[in-house]
Amino acid sequence: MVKISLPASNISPPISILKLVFIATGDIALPTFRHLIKHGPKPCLLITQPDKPVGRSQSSTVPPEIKTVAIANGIPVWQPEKIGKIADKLTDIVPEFIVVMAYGQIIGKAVRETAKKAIINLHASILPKYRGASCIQSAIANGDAETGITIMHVIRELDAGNIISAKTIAIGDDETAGELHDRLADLGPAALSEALEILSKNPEAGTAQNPDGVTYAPKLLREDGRLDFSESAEILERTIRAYHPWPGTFTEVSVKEKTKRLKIFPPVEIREHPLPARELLLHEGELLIGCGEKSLALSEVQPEGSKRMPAGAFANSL
RNA sequence: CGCGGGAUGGAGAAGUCAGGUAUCUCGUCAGGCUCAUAACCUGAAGAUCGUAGGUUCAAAUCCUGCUCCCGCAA
Repeated sequence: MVKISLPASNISPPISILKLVFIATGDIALPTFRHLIKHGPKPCLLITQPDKPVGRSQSSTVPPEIKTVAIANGIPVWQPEKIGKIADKLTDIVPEFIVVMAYGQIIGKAVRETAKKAIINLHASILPKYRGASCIQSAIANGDAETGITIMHVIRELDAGNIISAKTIAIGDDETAGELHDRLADLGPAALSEALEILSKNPEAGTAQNPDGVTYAPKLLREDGRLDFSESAEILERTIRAYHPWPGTFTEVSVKEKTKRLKIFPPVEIREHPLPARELLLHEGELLIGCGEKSLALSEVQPEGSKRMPAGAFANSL
């Protein structure tokens, strides 16, 4: 239990002792959750998704890491199948603020109304761009120069509430979604502190989203990782970065007259060497895959049935 | 018993269906060549062919059990 002193300008009660409920599942919420535990207001409850079966055999289940953190810090954890079912229990707690981040379920009206002051959501895009689950992937895949964390009120429509605060960062030229995910996660604490500061003065504070700028980033499926080689090398390169580490990207290549699925890992680099789509070629020590006008130099691949390996090793058997 | 691929020198593969002492590409080491090279040439080291058993004169190869790895699906 760590107490900190905040600037004297705050109206009472101090932010640090607000009753706050945290709702999150994804790892992107970890830095923010840890920050609250350390600097307050310490969450009095964590709601997260049930432990999910994992692995090929589906025999063992693994809890979300955030659950482990909560337990280690003496914070109670609820894991309802459907969050709507625990709305009445939540009412008993009388949370002042509810903070949602990468939870994975729609927050229904009954739950939203249990928040005395506000229920807010941290979203990993600059809203109104990329409402939805694959916001990080979309920002990279579309070649955006920057993205960020937006904090808005939770309303009926997904990611559509009034915006309280936002932080932006530049996207690196060779950054993968995994790397960007971690940097965005680290943006959470500052963004949330700012939002809580604003809301403690006026729980209604917020600016409406510009309806003209709304775009959606729907949840990705594994099959979405299939690369479309009718696209340009530039788009393919971005997609390979954007979909790493999930859902990953793959294509089918012809090896010794057999068609094999080949996963492609970043980084890949664009080469001017023209090569028919999906054709493989060893050129100046690099394994190229054709994109028509240009080609991509591969660094790491995983053929179906084999382990992940350097592109050079894969090329040895071609 | 959800479907499928696989285990062969340090790496990646061929060979398995039609049994007969191990092949290719890369790497390593030694030497050579070149102004030079992730170039080329010569030579060498390195494998009880995942594991246990069976069939056979003979098994990487055929039969059976086991372990492990991976793709798909969830």
